[in-house]
Amino acid sequence: MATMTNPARRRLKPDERRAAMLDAAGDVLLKDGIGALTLRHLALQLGVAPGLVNHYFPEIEALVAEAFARIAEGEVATLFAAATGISETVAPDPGAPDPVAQIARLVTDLLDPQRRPVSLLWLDAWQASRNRPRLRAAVIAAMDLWQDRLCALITDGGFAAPDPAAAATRILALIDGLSIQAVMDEPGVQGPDKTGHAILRGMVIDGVERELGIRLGLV
Amino acid sequence: MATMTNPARRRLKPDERRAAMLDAAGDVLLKDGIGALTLRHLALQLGVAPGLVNHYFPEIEALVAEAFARIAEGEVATLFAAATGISETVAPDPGAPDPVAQIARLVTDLLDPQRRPVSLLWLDAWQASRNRPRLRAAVIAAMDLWQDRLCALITDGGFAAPDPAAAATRILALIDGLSIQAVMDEPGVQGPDKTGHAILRGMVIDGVERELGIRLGLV
DNA sequence: GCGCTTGTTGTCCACTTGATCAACAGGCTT
DNA sequence: AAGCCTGTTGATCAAGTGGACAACAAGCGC
Repeated sequence: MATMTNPARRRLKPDERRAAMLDAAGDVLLKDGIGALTLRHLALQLGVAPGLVNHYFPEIEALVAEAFARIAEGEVATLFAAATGISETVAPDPGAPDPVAQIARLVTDLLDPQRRPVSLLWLDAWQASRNRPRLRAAVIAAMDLWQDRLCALITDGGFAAPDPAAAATRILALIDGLSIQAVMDEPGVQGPDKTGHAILRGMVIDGVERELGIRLGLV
Repeated sequence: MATMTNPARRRLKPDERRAAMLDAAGDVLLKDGIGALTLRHLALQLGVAPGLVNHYFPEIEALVAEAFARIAEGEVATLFAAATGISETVAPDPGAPDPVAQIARLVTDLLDPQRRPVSLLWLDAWQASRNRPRLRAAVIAAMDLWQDRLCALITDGGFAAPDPAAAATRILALIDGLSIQAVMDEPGVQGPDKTGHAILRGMVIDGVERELGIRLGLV
């Protein structure tokens, strides 16, 4: 529904069209992966001629990189906003949950099964960025963003982590690694689903608690 | 040139040719990734007509899956043999290195920068297996193999891990996640190389020690 | 209202992929 | 040494890719 074939092929302003393309590209990325983000596929989704995509994005790679960056940065913003409380107020009032609750919320949201498409996209991006410099730059930037934000959360929280940056890196690595296992285990309905959601969740929680020297109040 | 008639274009027996193809396919996988394992590329490497590859592997996917399985299983066998085999350290009893040394050796080998191509292949395989059932099966089997072997090592070692299986999963996830960061950070010469080999190594060691309640004698 | 800028179209190109197949020839059997 | 089984060839197919292009037309300024 984000991109229904436009029966009335309007003539949009450049930035409108460009934005529409980025939106559609994001949908394609999350739904079908980087490999499916082709000129014709995107044009079809937009109800538009293939050449038009090329007109706005002379190089497909730029489109991929930009669409990925959009999704990744949006995710970071959303998740950290939810964890730290929507208000950006500097005052430590009711608006600011206690540090442990912030971490707990962040971990909970990160492990939400609905985030699965994003995990798949990350996996896709890591691999595809091998041969695509612009995408690689976007991926590295997004990873650094995650690292910085989480590190700040840990530092500000005053946890008993000797090296907040290293703790953040390890936590993210743990989540990434376990997400891969979850991704691999899921769609194949064969097997006992060894790394089901609950177990995966428990593992991340254990790791985080061990890393930060706290007890998250999570089940 | 393209098919410079192999000076020695011998006529091999079916199983010889098949084995040669799997070997060459493995080389391609480690050197250029799954995406480079095409009929023509492989045929060129072998000095053989493209159709011949298709003759032995009617579906390319089967070739990919089999070549990957070969590499992955070979790696597991090699690394665990080195870890549990005749001790190269100062362990007094030749036949059985002490458990901590086994883990230390395994971790050391796993973090060897020379293993980088294998990390890239794994990353590639995780992503590519999304649309390739046979490769997916091989990947899952290899992951299970890693899990089982490491879990056995932990269990037999009698470490203070409440849940050996979970500990193994978390350790592998940590290594995978950190390997991804290493892979992403390396080739781009920009930046201060935040997750350089030494730092990465330290993080894995810390994580393993925390997971198993031991001190590896590693620097 | 007309005219022109420019968003948009649809087709075309060169290239790569996996796969097929008749024809060729290597080398073991007789 | 002859003959045949079969490993091997190389041309060819259809599909799909990113990219380039002249021509069309929508909508704004005059």
